[in-house]
Amino acid sequence: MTLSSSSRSEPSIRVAVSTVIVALRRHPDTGAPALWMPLVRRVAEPFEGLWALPGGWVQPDEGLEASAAARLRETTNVQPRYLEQLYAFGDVDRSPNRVVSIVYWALVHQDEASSVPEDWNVRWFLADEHPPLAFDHDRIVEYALWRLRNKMSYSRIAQAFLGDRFTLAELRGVYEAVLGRALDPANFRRQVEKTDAILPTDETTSGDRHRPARLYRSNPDLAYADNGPLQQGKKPKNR
Amino acid sequence: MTLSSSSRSEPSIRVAVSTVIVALRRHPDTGAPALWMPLVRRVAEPFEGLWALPGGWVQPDEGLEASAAARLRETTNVQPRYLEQLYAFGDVDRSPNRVVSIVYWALVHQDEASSVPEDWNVRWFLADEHPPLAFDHDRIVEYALWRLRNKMSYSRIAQAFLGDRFTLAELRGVYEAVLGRALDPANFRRQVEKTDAILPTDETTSGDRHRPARLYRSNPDLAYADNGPLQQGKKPKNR
DNA sequence: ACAAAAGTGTTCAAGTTACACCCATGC
DNA sequence: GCATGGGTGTAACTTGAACACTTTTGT
Repeated sequence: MTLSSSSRSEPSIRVAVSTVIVALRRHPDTGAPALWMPLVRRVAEPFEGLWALPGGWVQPDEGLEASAAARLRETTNVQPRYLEQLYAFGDVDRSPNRVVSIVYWALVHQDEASSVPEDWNVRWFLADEHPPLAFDHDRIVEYALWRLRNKMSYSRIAQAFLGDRFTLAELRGVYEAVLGRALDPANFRRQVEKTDAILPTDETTSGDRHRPARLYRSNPDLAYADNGPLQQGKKPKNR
Repeated sequence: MTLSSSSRSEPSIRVAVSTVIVALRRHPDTGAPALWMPLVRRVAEPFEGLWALPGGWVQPDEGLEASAAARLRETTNVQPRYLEQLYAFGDVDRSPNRVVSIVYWALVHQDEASSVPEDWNVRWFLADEHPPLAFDHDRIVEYALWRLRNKMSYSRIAQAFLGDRFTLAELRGVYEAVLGRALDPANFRRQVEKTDAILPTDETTSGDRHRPARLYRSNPDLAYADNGPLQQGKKPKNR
């Protein structure tokens, strides 16, 4: 079988999946929400001992996205709220032996983030302060963060960081953490309220020493974002 | 070598590249610029006789983008002005035998388009009126066109359709063909002129029976668009 | 002179930003 | 009461769409 009139041979190549996992947790110094990602330590050559993105090999009976989700569960025990293909890397010299890597990026919320078993092999790092990584993973992480920050402004993915119920201040905190700047609470409120991205509940917060805030939930009829050519069901919408 | 702590085996998979090639040519009925794409006829099972995207197998010593460019030259004899990775498709059931396809999309300009040898195996089709394609290529084409239309509004890729020198009316024609609606000439002029995306030359058109138009050229310091995590040299800019 | 496309000027509506101000709660 | 964040109102500014108008060529 050929895909075209090309007369070349049909060589096989090892195909891997890796995932840039991002979650929101408090910054150790400031206490404000910040981006974190779990990395795994390499236990074999090449780059033995260095930190790298979690991943593994694509099995013959697995689709790419299913494979990414499976390797993710096996290595870091998270089930992502949002999963999107980032890019396929396949330069000949990116590894000593030729590998094609299909890289995904995933968002998980805070509860999920704590299910990652922190041990010698897996550890969470501040996204902006991670150690030098194996292979070309530094560049991959940089690209994933660029895509995340970009997609924040025209999608609802911020909600994938949060739990079932959240206040507008919490949602705003996500935007501020990812975009790296403060947003006007008044204008932010109006912008998200005029869309149907989130729905108000009749619940409010309490216990803080100020006025209670209304709790909202994600509109279940809308996808967090357009995550590729598949999944034609839900249509994305701004914030 | 493993990319993670996964203990699975390291199976190999056949990896293909395909490319959605798009060029601008006159519509046979209206005469206005329209989107065309070359397709190749399959000469073997499966889907023998159906039209499909040009492509071929990734060789062990080829990077992915290099492979796409090479298969493109071999099958359709075009050298693209713009080449960007679209998506990696790898569902188990998208072909009778398991294949991972790295799909690219390319823009070529009109002169280049005419270098494609039109014969029984290769033919140009209007992008919106192509015949049913082999494999999942219908969906891939649809996604590529969506990405093209989307990227028109925040990048300069329209210029990749044009030659060395062009008028603002020609550039506007590209936008109108891709977006499918007329644009105000006055507002269009101001929007592109306030960026440094194009540079005026001191040449003008002549011979038409109306006022001559200034000729412009692409700013060579700017990339047409951000085409992925690689190529960090040129920075993209609006229009 | 006339037609047609190039190119300029102006107005109006919509959206964004900045910021003043009131509200509801815990202490 | 007072501090604090929740929530509302509004004026200034920016952006973009719509469209009237002038300019320059070929016939």
